[in-house]
Amino acid sequence: MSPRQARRSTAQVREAIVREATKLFIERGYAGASMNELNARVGGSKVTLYKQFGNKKALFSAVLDHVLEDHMVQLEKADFDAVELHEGLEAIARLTLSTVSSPEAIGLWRLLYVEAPNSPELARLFISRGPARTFAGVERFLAGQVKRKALKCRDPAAAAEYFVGMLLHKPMLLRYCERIKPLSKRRLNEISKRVTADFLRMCESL
Amino acid sequence: MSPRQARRSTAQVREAIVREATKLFIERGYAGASMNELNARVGGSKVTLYKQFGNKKALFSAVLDHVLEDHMVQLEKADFDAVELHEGLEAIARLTLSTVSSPEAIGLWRLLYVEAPNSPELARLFISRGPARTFAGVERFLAGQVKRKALKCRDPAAAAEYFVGMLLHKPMLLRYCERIKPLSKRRLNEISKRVTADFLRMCESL
DNA sequence: TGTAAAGTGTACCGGATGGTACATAGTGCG
DNA sequence: CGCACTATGTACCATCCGGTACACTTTACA
Repeated sequence: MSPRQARRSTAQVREAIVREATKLFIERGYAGASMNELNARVGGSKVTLYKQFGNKKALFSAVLDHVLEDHMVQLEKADFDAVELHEGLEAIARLTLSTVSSPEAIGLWRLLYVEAPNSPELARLFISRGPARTFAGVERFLAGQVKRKALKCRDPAAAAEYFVGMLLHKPMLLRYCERIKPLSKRRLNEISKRVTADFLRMCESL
Repeated sequence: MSPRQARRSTAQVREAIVREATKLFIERGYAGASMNELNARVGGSKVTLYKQFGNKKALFSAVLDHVLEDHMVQLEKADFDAVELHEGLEAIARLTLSTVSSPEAIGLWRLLYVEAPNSPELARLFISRGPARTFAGVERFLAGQVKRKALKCRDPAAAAEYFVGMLLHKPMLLRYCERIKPLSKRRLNEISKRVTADFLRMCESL
């Protein structure tokens, strides 16, 4: 009948909602995530929830906007150009593989796969903010190394595509479909090292 | 009040249900597919539906069993060992890429991505019946070519993994997340040709 | 201090969902 | 034929869904 809890500011509420909604969407998928349960987890009133976001779809979009932001930043701010070829590429591999293996990323991919047919614009946003930047980053790095004659490679764009494919395809398959624990740092390092070495050896002929 | 339609045999009914359920699940995902709508599409009685499959989850599993069967058969029955290296690998590439691009495959992957967290056993089944066989097939082919000295390659398993990654990673990304029309045969051929050629050139150094 | 805006709590809506009861009608087999 | 089986049609259940109405309370700010 009467509000028993202390009030939270609008910003606090919004943040709490987005945070909890992210977890819930990732846990249950879009259709499986119930606004009632979200409200129960966030606390407060369902009215607030709807005042802030309007409806479920808008909330989903807000979640996407929020989560996408953080992930690629470190990849782009890192100054890989300054370092040596092998070491730099290996670092990129580690970063990419670890990003893609994170629970958040997995949840997002899963979400996108589900929602893409209904919301192509969200899917396009996701690709351009995520994977496309990965490809571009690798290509930029490789092109830089070619320019400084550390690498011979006629087509850095294709090479980048191949590298990412060699690195991610199977691990993503296993990690996303099987219910496997996150890659240990040890294993992650191993894979990155192996693929980088193999790729560079192979790349000479490309 | 009274049954107006002609009766169908149990087998016919089961088949019709599975067929329609497959389409519906692919269209709408697991949660989005409604048993009521399925019943409406199949015709007949909801009671029959539940008599045959028990509940929604069991029906889903039946659908999976049924659809998985057809896809890999042609890959395995093809006798790639008999043909020349470049030509054979290119054929495998075409077949794999086209399989993976088919609407059915896409629907299944999407489905699996969604259901994997709730049903790890389904996910494991899917992987072992699908992608794992692709990897194994490529590896077998490469190993055969190594044995007949048509190819130098120290680690056919790794090479197979790399080849599939190079071939599928980006196309699948685009095709699954964006809402893109199926690859034209022309484009499909192009990609297969390019990747196969690049891979073989690179593979010499592996 | 007063007023507008926003958070809280609760009760509720229409509708869709997965699943069932029950009565009816064809079918296969002895 | 007669009997067991099973598909059909329909009506229905409890539950949960996304979303809203309403009354109340706390804050921000003029």
